[in-house]
Amino acid sequence: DELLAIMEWEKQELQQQQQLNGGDGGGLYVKVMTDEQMELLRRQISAYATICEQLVEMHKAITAQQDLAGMRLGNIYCDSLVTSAGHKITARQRWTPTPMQLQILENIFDQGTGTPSKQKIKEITIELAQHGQISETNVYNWFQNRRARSKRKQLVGVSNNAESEAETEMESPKEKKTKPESIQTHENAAQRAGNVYIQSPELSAEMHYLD
Amino acid sequence: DELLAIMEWEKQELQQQQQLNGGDGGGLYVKVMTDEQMELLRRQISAYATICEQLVEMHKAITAQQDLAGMRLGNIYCDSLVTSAGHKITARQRWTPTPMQLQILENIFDQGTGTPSKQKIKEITIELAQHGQISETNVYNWFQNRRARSKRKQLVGVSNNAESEAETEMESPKEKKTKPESIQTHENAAQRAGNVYIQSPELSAEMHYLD
DNA sequence: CTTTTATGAATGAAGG
DNA sequence: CCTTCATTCATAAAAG
Repeated sequence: DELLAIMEWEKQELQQQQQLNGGDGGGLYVKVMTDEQMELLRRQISAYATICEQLVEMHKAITAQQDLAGMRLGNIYCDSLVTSAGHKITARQRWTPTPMQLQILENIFDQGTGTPSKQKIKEITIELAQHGQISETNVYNWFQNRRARSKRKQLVGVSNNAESEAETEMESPKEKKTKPESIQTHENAAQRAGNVYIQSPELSAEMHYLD
Repeated sequence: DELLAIMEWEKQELQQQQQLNGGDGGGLYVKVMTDEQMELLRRQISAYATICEQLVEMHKAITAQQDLAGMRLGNIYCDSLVTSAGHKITARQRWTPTPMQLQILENIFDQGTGTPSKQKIKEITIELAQHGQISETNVYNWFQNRRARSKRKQLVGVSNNAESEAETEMESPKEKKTKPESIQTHENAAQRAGNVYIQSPELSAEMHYLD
């Protein structure tokens, strides 16, 4: 199957990608990729975008059919925060940015205008509110933390630049992390890569009636 | 429509990505990325994977509903494959203290000097570095976690009595009788959907007819 | 090999 | 702003 092959390839790419992130040989500021690796990455992401697009189209088509049949299911949505008994059910106590919110925030942050500025916070909050629950405090805190941690990261990078293990190259795609023997290779402190847990409340909302 | 919004965001992602890859000057053999760019990349890829997965789930559920209503769309339906082990996206490696390092850390911790203190962290790191790979961040995190978990253990000891009910958990932010084990295990399914996995077989199967 | 547990790391929020 | 805490996620290690 052609698509299956594509997906397999994507998995490989992802793992490779992680090795790049993970194999931080100490405190370097930069990662180095070959053109070929870059090209693979680009194609991988394009593939994902295409798949997402197709899936969305598919979904829309299907819901349209349901509409025609008068079987629209969207109304069954019910807020998961409240049960019929009236007491709270599992809800996140703390705000978690949705992927879209995060993207927007990062964009703003990268624009260098490191000025949170009371008024700007308000605007940003309004914009982000279109993509999920959020408050001005959340935005404010996010910028505070983002800056502080960005700064700290750089300082850490400086401190241990001298030591350097043999660069963790990634030539053998076949030999993957699943090998227990490779434990020794991850001696390098590699806490650089951030946790990624993406939540899509937008999608979750769509899917609530599925539970 | 929420899905439309998602797609917009995805396009943004792609454009950014191409900016990163972008300036293919032609002669260079390597590209250089900052850690931050790397992190962004990672997030984008994970986000794509998650969205794909969620879209597939959504589609599967909808198709199932249609089945129930006798409206099955024939060729669209794909028997859900036996969930072959989904591959995780995140493959970050993490530091593991050597027995020697652990011993030293525990000793310092038991000395009651609960204040890690920036300078002290440095010293400790230097000392521990003689017994294995380590960074200041590792030491910092270790003390943070050690303290937090030591604290939590004590609180758990107190709450032997009112254990029977499982519903009144989230109400008292102050008292925090947190039963660490049980809380996160009974989270609802929607939240677990935030985990980032690639389930390629399903995706491929569902996508088959789109070609 | 699969499931469970222990724990390193990430991060939203609060305090100063 | 910077530091600290609490909570949560993800994974190495242990248990089955």
